Order: sequence, then C-alpha cells, then structure tokens
Amino acid sequence: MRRTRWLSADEQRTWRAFLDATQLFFGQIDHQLQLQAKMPHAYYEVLVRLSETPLRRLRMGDLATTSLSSKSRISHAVARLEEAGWVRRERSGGDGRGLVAVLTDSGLAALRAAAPGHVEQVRAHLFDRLTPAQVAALGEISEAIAAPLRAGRSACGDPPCGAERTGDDA
Amino acid sequence: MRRTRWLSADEQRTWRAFLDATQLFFGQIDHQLQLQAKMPHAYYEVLVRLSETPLRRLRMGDLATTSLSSKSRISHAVARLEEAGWVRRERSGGDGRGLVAVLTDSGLAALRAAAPGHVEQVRAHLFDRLTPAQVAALGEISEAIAAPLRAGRSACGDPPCGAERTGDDA
DNA sequence: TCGGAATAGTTGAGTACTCAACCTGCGTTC
DNA sequence: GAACGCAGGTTGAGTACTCAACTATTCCGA
Repeated sequence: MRRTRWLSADEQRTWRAFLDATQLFFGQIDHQLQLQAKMPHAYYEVLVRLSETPLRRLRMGDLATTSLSSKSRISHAVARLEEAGWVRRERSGGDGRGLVAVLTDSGLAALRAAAPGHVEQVRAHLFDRLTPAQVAALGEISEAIAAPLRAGRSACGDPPCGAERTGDDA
Repeated sequence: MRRTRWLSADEQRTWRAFLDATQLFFGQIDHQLQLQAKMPHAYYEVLVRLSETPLRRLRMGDLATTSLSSKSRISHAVARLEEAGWVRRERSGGDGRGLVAVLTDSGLAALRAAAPGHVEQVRAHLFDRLTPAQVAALGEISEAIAAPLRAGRSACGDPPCGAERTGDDA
C-alpha cells in the first residue's frame, strides 16, 4: 500500500461535521422513538418493512436483506418484537427451514402510533434544516455512498465482508 | 399538534438513501477498525481527541463534551481503554473531584498504527465517491444538521435532552 | 463553619448488537 | 437411498451503550 493520503484541512472539517451530524441526529431520532414508542429505531424500521409488504409478512432472510442487517440481528430483533406482540413467526409454506415474520394488528397499531412523532422528528432535524437543493444533493450523495457498499455486501454472505484492502505496507 | 406532514415520495427516497448510506458506511468503518485495530470507532475517536490536545490529556467531562457523548459512556469507554493500556486516569490538580484521561505512549502508538487504514477507508467509501462539489455540499449539510442539535444539547445536562415536542395532539 | 445544593465522575442493571458455533431441513450425487 | 454439502435460521457469549442511582468533592450562603 502506498503512502497514506491523509485528509486535507477542508476534508477534516467535512468529516468531523459529518460525524457530528450523524451522531447527533440519530441519537435524537433513537431517543425520541425510545421515549414515545418504546422501541429503538432499528425495530421501527423492521415494522415499516413488514407493513410495506402486501400481506404484512416477510421471510426472515428477506427481512435481513431489506433492512441491511445480519440474520443474527434480525433473529434477535424479531424475537423481541414477538415478545412485545408486534410480530409473529410462522413456518413458511414451501420450505421447512424457512420462517416468515408477520406483522400483527397490534404491531401495525404500534407503528401507526409511532409514525407521526417520528416523521415530525425527521422533518424537524433534517428536512426543515435544509434547502430543497441541499435535500436533492443529500439524496445523490447518499446514493453515491450507499450503492458501492450495497454491491460489496451482496458479493459475500453476511455483512460486512472483510475482504477489503488491509492497510498493510506494500 | 397539527396534522402530520408526511414525507413526499422524493423525501422518502432521500430519507431511505440517507439511512442506507449511514448504516452501511459506519458499519464498514466500524468493522474495519475492529478488525485491524481491535477497537470500535467510538474508542478511536476518544484516542484522537486526546492526541489532539497539547499534553495528551483531557478532563473526563471535556472528553465527553468534545466527543458528543454522555459522561457515562466516556466513563465506561475510558475504563476499557485503561484496561488496554492506551489511556491512564489521574486525579486532576485543582479539583479533587476531577479526573483527567491521559493518552499513554502505547495508546498513541495504537492510534498511529490504526490511522492509515482508517483514513483509507474514509477515503475509499466517502471522499472518493463524491465530487468536490458534493464534498462541499456534504460539509454544509452536515453543519446545518449538527448546529441546532449541538445548541439543543448544551441547553440541558447530559444528551440528549427530551424537552422536545411530544407528538401529542393539540 | 456548618449545611445544603450543585458538580464530577462511577456504577450496575438492562438492552442491542456482533461473531462464531450450532441445529435443521433441502438437494444433490452416486 | 444414504451421505454429502449447503441454505435458512437460532443461540449464547461477549461488548458497547443507556438510564438512573449513587459517591465524593466543592461551592455558597447564613
């Protein structure tokens, strides 16, 4: 590996600002959701994915994929959500190994109850702070960052796959 | 509270992209740092803050503030870093309650060892993916998001303070 | 100079995540 | 049709974080 390309002063500032923004923003989002809906943002997202599906059901594996999570994470998460009565696990028809997570009525109700407050937070701390041009830019920037990582993910099994440059000297 | 201002389709897309990007990106950063430097990104940041200080030392409280963490988090984190021999805690001169965290030589060495690989990841997955204009935009966007949240933070004690709109009906 | 209130930091219980090991059922192949 | 490997999912140990309760020191007012 060739000499490290350190960050310029400008890049440093941008990097720090990005770190601060994401840390503060997601901290706020998570905190509010925990307070008002008794669930972390990750669980909220699981409920959202299920609710967007025609029959409010998704195989565990697909749930993991669409949530960009590991199987293990989803398994633990759904176990919790099941305890709360918001999700139920059923054996999947065709495949004896497969399970589907089903959003219960109570889960849908919890989601509907949580949504307005959550959306309001996202607006207040993200969209309301940005000009329309900045919103558009953020969308493009996010896609530019996400796309290659999504691609890299699907190349291996469970995320993230460590087959990257190692940082050793040449 | 008035009717929920739901997200438009465009905003939805942006929001999802932003979620995906941050989740994938920080997942990658954290994973690589854990693998190559045996520390999570949060701990790396602590070492960085200490290293940037003239005497490689910072009061616990100041460390919490500059890291945008809670006291508790820093306390736990420094305890860990102390076990690893990367940081030492000393009584602070003037104030009998105060403690300073001091970056040890070994800690500085660990930081120096970790830095190139880490910076390389940040470049590879962030700066290299963006045009200069996008980098500039990201800096401004990040500041626009971070600034109000920083301000809100200092208004109360430990972050984040829940004194926000509650999401109840009016 | 005594007695609170505020400040600095720690502690412990509970929660969410990661990684690796592990079942279980499916599908081949011979 | 038995044995292999593999895909789908779970499990448990270990780690990082949060929140609330706590200790210890300092500040301040009468």
